[in-house]
Amino acid sequence: MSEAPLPAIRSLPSWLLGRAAARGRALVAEALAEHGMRMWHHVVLSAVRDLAPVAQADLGRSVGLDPKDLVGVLNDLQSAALVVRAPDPADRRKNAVSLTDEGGRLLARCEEAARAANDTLLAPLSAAERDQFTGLLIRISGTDGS
Amino acid sequence: MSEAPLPAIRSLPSWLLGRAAARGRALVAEALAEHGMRMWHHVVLSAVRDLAPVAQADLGRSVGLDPKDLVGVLNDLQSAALVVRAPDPADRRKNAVSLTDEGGRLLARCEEAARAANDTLLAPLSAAERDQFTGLLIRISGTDGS
DNA sequence: GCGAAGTCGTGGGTGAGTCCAACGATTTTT
DNA sequence: AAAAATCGTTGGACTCACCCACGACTTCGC
Repeated sequence: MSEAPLPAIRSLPSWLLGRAAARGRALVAEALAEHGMRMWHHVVLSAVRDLAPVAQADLGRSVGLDPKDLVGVLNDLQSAALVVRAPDPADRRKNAVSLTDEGGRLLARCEEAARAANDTLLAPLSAAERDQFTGLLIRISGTDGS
Repeated sequence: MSEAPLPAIRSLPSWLLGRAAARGRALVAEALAEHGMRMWHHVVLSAVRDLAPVAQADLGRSVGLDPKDLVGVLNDLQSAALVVRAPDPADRRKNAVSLTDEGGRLLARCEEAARAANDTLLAPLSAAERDQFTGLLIRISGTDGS
């Protein structure tokens, strides 16, 4: 009693991509939830570490997040003492966002959790296939560094 | 003038998958919009063709769509004279959904549009790489035809 | 026959996620 | 000094997916 005879739409890369992305998102979200974090919290926290003291606007642009939503994420992160917002003395419009020690430690745990989730996601593939797949994915996602 | 040196998160398959899926979804949605269709409309229309006269509940289960949302989609499709809902004589609880000639013609055009959008999505890849990528994707998405 | 239980189609409502418009405060430009 | 631009923030609109409840109908048990 197999399912429907594989409708045409489900073999389209766009459909498969959606399914695989949903699976990956669910796995990562679940892994991060164990540390009380959500997707954007992790992304923003990671970007804060990489970009040192950074203004919110630059932060939002670099991760592709709406400034509106960034406010909420930073409020949560600051409430948890993971980041600090200090007024920039050079430009008092800006809020210089920095990472706290606690934020760095939690970020490390989250990165490990995200890495494990990705391993689960790619479990059906061999090591060589994973590299291959990631390479193809980079070219398709439009996230090349050019 | 490249971006930041590729923060760690953006090289994770889950992130790339999300980006690629978003790109694919946008391309397909744009292609379908030119025919006045949206994602689920296309999916449902295709499923109706494959499953012949089918009850709405079965239809919803086979495409993984909430019955509630299916009502709206079918209303739109019926308003456009693409499908017809006829009461099933054998079980008058059911609405036997069937495809009209007009629905079949539009579906063909939508499938062509979706195929073209997928070609655009996979444009950076060679033909061999596309097959390879699709194969890997099937194993990851968990949508194997078993 | 006749009522209880289950299914089908439909409506309403909730919650998360994304995006756009606008405002006060502050800086830069003219 | 006046005008334009930028920053952080707030509000609201919109989509999408999920769950609950109701009437209509069929099937099962008496």
